[in-house]
Amino acid sequence: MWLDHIKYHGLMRTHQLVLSWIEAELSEGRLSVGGRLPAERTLAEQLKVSRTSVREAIRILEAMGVVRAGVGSGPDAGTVVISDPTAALGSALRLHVATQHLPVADIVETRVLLESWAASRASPEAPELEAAGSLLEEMAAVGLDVDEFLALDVRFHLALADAAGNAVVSAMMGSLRESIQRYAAQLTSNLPDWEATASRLKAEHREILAAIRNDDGDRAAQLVAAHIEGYYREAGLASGGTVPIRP
Amino acid sequence: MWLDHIKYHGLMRTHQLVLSWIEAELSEGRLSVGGRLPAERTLAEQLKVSRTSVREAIRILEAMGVVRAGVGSGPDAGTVVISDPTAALGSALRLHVATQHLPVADIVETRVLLESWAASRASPEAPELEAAGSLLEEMAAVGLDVDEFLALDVRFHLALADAAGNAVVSAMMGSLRESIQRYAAQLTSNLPDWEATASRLKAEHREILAAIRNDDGDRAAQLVAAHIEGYYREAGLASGGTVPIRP
DNA sequence: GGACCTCCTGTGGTCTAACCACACTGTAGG
DNA sequence: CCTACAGTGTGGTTAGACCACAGGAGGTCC
Repeated sequence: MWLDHIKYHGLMRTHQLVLSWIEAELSEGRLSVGGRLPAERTLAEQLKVSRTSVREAIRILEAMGVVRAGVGSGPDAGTVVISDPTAALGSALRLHVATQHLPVADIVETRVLLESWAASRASPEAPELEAAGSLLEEMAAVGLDVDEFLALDVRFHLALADAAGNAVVSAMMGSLRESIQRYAAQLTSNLPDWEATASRLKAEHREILAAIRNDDGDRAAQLVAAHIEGYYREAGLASGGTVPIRP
Repeated sequence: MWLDHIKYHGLMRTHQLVLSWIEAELSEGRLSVGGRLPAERTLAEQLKVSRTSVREAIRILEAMGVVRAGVGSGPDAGTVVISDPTAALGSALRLHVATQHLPVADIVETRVLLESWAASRASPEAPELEAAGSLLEEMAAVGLDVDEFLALDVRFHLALADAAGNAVVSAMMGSLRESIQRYAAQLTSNLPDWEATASRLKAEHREILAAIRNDDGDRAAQLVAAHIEGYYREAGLASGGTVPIRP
């Protein structure tokens, strides 16, 4: 049946054969989100490979955010297909940042690009804006520490990105944010006056949201770009870039 | 030493411990691109884990484009650190497209966004433009079949993306392109007259390159967007989107 | 009858130990 | 001097065993 023509896999390592099989099952629709892979031992027997190779393939899929493995029995057990592109892109970017082959400045620049676009494309009626508004109210509370504030900030920006309705852009935004999260947290220690910065950020957030709700995408994009670049500039990241859209 | 505080890894699977160790080595600069990981057996002994777990971690890093494993001995043997973000992002996106949770239309839209930006940001003096020019000459040759043409087309667009000098955007562009490559090839069969389309594409390529060389980023961005969207529209992909930059 | 407890089953997680194919390295032989 | 070949270290693969976990099917006790 399925993959006899790859049986002579002189060029293919065994776990890649398993990956091909699973990817084919996904493409053909025999497996879809929410579905379960056969048990590791079963799959190994079916594909005539060792359980080790099956496990290596599953590890990769797990790292890619395509499956989730759970022990025990019941609904959360077994290897079930999910879809979390952000996880995959995020850890990949984070690792490559660690190798220092992806400059943080490039990531920030890309973030500005994606977020500006999302802001200009977001529909004023997008339901995600409700969530964004609630987040702003939470951020207005007094007594938030830096980490709590930043966590809400991340969710606010992701909500705006989601409002544009492009799954790829949303996933990339999330992954960019994840990959530099640790970095961004460190930057706050460079700020001369956190309270002042936080107030300014909150005001800018409100302006951005208002612009989107007012269907003024161009202004929203400008505000977002200035918002992000201003923050990194204040925190001391030498931003080589300029405003990406409508300079 | 390195990670004794994670020794009680009740929450952490063994291969993740190995991943953490390697990521830390990368972050601290003790490992960098071109360097080699300890041999699998050695690493297993050092970290007090089984070789199986070490191998699972290495499989993940390999899938992420962070290392390359080679058998035998000599310069190409062993597990050596590389940096190929495109591979990781590409296979991740491809898999998620297979799960049908990433609409192809969103990928195309994102591609337009990234490429337009790259075209508007590309420096007229960028050395990548030389390569792009050479590719155009190759594409002008007669007797190219569809696949050869598309392969050159991919390289041309990637060269333009590289000319913007943002590693993250370049990697994302490459991965987007890879994830829908099969799809794009299928689309050509929808075209009423391939020769006519190819001629038009070549002419548009020349216009784009000329605009960049003439330091007219805005025009280059417009041309790129029209170029890509025109192709997919002609090939029958319902593009829900409009021009992203300067509509 | 109902609540509880125990064993059973199937899942992924980990480990050990062995073998293979490969590519270079050094040496012995021509 | 060159060739042929055994040696060595690498990742690739496999088999088999054991563990922890979580639910389900029974039983047992009140």
